Amino acid sequence: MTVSRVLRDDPKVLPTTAERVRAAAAELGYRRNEMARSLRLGSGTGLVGLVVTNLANPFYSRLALGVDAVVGGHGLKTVIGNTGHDVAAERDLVEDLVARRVDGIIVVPAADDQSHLAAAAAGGVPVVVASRPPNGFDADCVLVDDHGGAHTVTRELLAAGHRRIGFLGSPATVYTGAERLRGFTDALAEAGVERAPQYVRLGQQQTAEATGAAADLLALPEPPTALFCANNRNTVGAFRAIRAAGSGTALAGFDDFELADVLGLPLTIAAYDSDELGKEAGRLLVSRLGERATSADRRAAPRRALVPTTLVRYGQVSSG
Amino acid sequence: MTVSRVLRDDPKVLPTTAERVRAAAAELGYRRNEMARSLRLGSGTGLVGLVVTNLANPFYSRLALGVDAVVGGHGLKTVIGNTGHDVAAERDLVEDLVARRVDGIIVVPAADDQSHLAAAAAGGVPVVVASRPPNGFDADCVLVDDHGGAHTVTRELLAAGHRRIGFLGSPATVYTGAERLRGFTDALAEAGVERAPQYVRLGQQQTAEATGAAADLLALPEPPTALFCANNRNTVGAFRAIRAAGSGTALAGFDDFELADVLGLPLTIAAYDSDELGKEAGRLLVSRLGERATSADRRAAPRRALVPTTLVRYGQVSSG
DNA sequence: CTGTTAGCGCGTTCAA
DNA sequence: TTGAACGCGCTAACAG
Repeated sequence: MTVSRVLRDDPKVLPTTAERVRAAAAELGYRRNEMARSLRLGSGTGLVGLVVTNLANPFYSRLALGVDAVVGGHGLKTVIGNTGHDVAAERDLVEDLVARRVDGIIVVPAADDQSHLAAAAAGGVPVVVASRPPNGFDADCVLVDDHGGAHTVTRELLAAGHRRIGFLGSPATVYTGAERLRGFTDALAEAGVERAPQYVRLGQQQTAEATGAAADLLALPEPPTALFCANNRNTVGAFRAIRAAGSGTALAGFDDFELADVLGLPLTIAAYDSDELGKEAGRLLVSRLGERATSADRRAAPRRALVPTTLVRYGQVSSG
Repeated sequence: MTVSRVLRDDPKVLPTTAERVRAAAAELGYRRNEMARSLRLGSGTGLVGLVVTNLANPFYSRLALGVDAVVGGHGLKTVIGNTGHDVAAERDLVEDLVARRVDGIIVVPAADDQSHLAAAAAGGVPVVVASRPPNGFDADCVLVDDHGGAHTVTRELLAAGHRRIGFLGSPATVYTGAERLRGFTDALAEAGVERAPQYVRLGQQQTAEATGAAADLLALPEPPTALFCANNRNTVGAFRAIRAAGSGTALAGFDDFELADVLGLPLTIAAYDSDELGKEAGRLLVSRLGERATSADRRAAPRRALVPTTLVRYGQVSSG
């Protein structure tokens, strides 16, 4: 039909006819089927898949906004999937996105098993891994400076005189958690301080669990004079424990959060911009899509981006 | 081809052949194209569009999870779009979703102009409006008990003896803001208290602006002894102002938020579950899709769901 | 049980 | 400038 030309702004059509078509389309509420269009064109669907573990966490929703802002600027739309930390859900989600012929996928893997991502990447779908490195296959990825941030914050505590420092973090199997623990440990080692195993608690994911773990540390015969929390769930939980104990324990953490400044406690935070993390992931993906469009030669080497952390001080670190 | 039957689990195929097909598919990483499939079948795309104003707000991300949980249980996937309170963006987003042939749309309108929603609904796409009522057309919708929640909280303040109560809220053009102001005003009227115009500040959307507005009220010759904030942005902002002024002003608000319990201030909140709001919206949409599938007779009357609020007390309301 | 025909809505190519 | 034919990947209906 001629309508196809009109809706595609093909100049080879009489203005008179074009106007008549537009009028009729408006009258009937006609819209061309973008799905059929992409099918015929062989071009992508204009869809980008984004898979995260927990959208309710502002960290991930801001990441999603960052992704959407960048890919949206390139005429792409974002399909968000939530896994709830469930690997099986993540696998289904990724396979479904591939079956829907998304142009690319950005994913924050829920666990070490990334075989479905490897399969998708092998199938020719551009994959960008965010917040953790790809495991078992090559892909672009964007990471936070987990080690550096934890290292800097820990040095801050050491400089304030603390020697007995507790650590609350994610399970060791989570990349970010492991890296932050490594940064913490390295800083201690550089200061000649030994890491005491009884001061390290890993695995608590919710604030309630974190409160319990922190309370345990504070109840030790020789309690830590400061706590370093590897994520904001633990920081909030530890805050409650310190407050309940009425102790003067100093607090430091990873990930900023609202109202951190009014807790009435010395608090040092390694903050970073999750929006920027998403934007960078989007940029990597868009760039990859671009090179795919131009030349079909062997793909460039995987790129790796690093999002820096900033040191934020609320109150002052009391000396221990 | 026979592969079509195999991948669709059509029993009319030899197990031998089926297995051979599956093996080849696995080898080649073949996946059937779901887009082409839905095109041929004429059935929907299995996609649900969700349009919100600000995904970075945990309120909306939880709403999104609620929607996804419900529609996901029915084999549907959620495409999330963010408008940033921009009506033009909302219009583009909705039109694009319609062009992509989503099976239905759930939207939190950014403003009163919902003509694009009316167009979509008229075009036969099921629309569910969340958090605000539809304007200018008929559609299912799910609302929060804005009036009731504000009314209850205000009565709480009145019962504690407060008579000079300030109000910080959204612009009057936002439905939720208007309803909450109405609940506030009605409660005052029932107690025989006159609403003082100088105690009402509308329009501040960010915490910083809210802090300024609250500071203004506290600086009045006869300052309010309590503040009612119609959303959590204003509550957080007002908290900072009260804290800075060192006044004993009581605080009450709409929307719960993390750390509300540790602010060291009497705080009463009308809380509600935005996850449930999303779930209910999802249920309305799924139900609408179901009836569309069964009979094509004239559509049922628009349904309207109401999500209740719960009163939460942090600390105690000091008497004024 | 398997292959063939036809067509979902669109765009490209080639004639008219 | 417009229309007819063909095919994108898939499947319902009918052969074989």
